[in-house]
Amino acid sequence: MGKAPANSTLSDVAREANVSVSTASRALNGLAEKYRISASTAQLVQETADKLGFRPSQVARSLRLKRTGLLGIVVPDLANPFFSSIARSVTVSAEAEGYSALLADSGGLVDKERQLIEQLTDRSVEALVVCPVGLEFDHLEKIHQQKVPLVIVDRCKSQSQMVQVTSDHTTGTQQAMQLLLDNGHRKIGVLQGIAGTLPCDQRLLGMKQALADVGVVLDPTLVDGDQFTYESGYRSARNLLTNHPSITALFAMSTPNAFGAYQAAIELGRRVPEDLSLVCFDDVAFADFMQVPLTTVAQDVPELGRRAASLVTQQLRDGKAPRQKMHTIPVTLLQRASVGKVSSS
Amino acid sequence: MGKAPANSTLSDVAREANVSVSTASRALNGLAEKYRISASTAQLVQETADKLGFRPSQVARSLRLKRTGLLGIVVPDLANPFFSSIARSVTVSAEAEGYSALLADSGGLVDKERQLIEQLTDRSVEALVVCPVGLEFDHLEKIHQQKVPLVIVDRCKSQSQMVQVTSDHTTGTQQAMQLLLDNGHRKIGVLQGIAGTLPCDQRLLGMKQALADVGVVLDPTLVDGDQFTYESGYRSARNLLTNHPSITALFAMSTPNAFGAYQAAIELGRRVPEDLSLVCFDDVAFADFMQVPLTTVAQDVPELGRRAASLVTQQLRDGKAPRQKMHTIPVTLLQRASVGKVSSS
DNA sequence: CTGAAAGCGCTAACAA
DNA sequence: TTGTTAGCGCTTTCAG
Repeated sequence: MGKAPANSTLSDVAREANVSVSTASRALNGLAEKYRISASTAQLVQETADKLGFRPSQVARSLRLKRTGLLGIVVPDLANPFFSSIARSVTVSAEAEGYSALLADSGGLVDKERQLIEQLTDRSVEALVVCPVGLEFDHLEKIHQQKVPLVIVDRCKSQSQMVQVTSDHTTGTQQAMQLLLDNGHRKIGVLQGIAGTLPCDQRLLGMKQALADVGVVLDPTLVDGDQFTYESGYRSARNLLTNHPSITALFAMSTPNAFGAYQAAIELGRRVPEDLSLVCFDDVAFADFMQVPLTTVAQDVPELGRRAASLVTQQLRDGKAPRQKMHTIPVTLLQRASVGKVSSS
Repeated sequence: MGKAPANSTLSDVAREANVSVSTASRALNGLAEKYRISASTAQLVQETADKLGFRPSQVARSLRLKRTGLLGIVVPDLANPFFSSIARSVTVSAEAEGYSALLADSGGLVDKERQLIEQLTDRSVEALVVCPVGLEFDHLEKIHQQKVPLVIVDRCKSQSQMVQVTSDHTTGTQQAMQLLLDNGHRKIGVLQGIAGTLPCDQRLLGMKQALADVGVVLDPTLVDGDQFTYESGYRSARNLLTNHPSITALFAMSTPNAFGAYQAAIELGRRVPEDLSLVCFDDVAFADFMQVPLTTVAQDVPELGRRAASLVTQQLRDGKAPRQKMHTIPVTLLQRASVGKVSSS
């Protein structure tokens, strides 16, 4: 006892057991049968390995086998529950398949994202799951062409052959709009996240369609915001409510956006839902305990993660990309208290 | 265009540039000066490397240099904002120091944790940050003795020479208790997390001390719960409130615990804070928008992460453990609306 | 049934 | 100023 067991190598084991490294390797890799190694030798090797606390170097193994057992994950913000939940799903199921997860946080910066992905591929990850910033995809298309299994989550690219999974933004938004329309709302402000990303675009699209059905065209000046953050929500809500006091409802594209909007509404003396209705895309934890429980279009975050995970592990096993490229996960309209009828006054 | 550039190796570059691999290696590693490689050769090598899209194999590099540039992180639940926030801090600053983060989720299982740590060391991580399950530390002490830089976060081990960082649970709890005592509360129930973990123990201790100061001894039957989850909070609150109806305040050890308690209180017809006060350790996001904004002992989660990150990167640079082993991060009592005076009826 | 030897891609003595 | 060579620790032909 007491000595820190200096990591012993396979050749240490071999020497100690008086066998060759090849025999040691085979015995320890369960190939005793196949190579008809005598039971006694096999056991001797095993025992000396245990005695020396031998742990094979995965680095050496990776080099030799050209298999690292590494999976790369990139998200824009690990502190955001949406992304950490996805990261978790992928990490856990990668783990279950014998892979380890290399995780990187791009901070929402495309350049950083590009750089991180490069680093990950330099480390020979066998597959990648990325929640991209969502405005540029060249680097991702490149990975895809290099035949590295890749799954894009959330901010997808339309018209691409990459494997992607995201929520059904269009339908979800249409449901939310229908609810607002049914409650008499016609002048609806939009607090958008990063314009140009697919979730943003599709939600805007869903909105336009729902509005068109009742003969309303979406006024572009009613759309504001540029981030999925609290601050962006707060700012754009203030803008909209100030410049267009007749707005009766706000559609927020993220939970933080919605909270920012709520704060702005309070400051401007608007009660929710009496004076202003509020709906938000992406559910909020413990919504029932809110002052005004938010009506939301809840994304099935666990399912997004599971799907991404299963798509990537499947590719790892099969070695080929799945038939279906775009995977759209259903969302659910959760009616709570933040939507009210438009006052007939 | 069009061809997938089959990963070229250093010897490919060397051959293409008509130099030896060593020259190529040196030129590409910025050692041209040192080895007095002619500017023309150096440039030629660089150009051919670019032309071939050469990317050095980090696996081979790791094996040769015995430096992987890998940092391991283990948390019990990445979907929990507390841990994902810490994971983020560590990941980002590891990244800034040129390291990549291998992240693993133990699911709160000690055996899994043990196994994951083994996997990570097999991959030759150069340092480890772990948020342990917190009940067993043998495997962590072993790592520590093997001189692998290791930082424990949150559920620390008392009386250990390992480098650890956690909140000031005792003082925080005392502050919370003082507030409750000042409001006339004497019969206070505790919804605890995983009993036996340092956060739990120290909070209980802080509570005992605060109570002792006013001549009250903590009734052990007023302590219930076994997880930091919503369900545990709900269950134990129901138990306590049912078996001890005269309880006037509840101290929850986590945000989910607190929400569970709140739900239980509502179901049992107790209004917060009129009929029941509620304090919780660990802050809740957007607390101001809650029905009853929770009074909390807010942990400085970003600082926990930053400290862990800086402790680990520092060890990576210095090669030796810091003088100070236990790092205690101050907490802040945030008085909101969930604590009221005990009714004199 | 077991061993010798090549080699994964890279770096760093040691030579020239 | 550049090249030759050994070797990091492992697996796997190929030879007995």
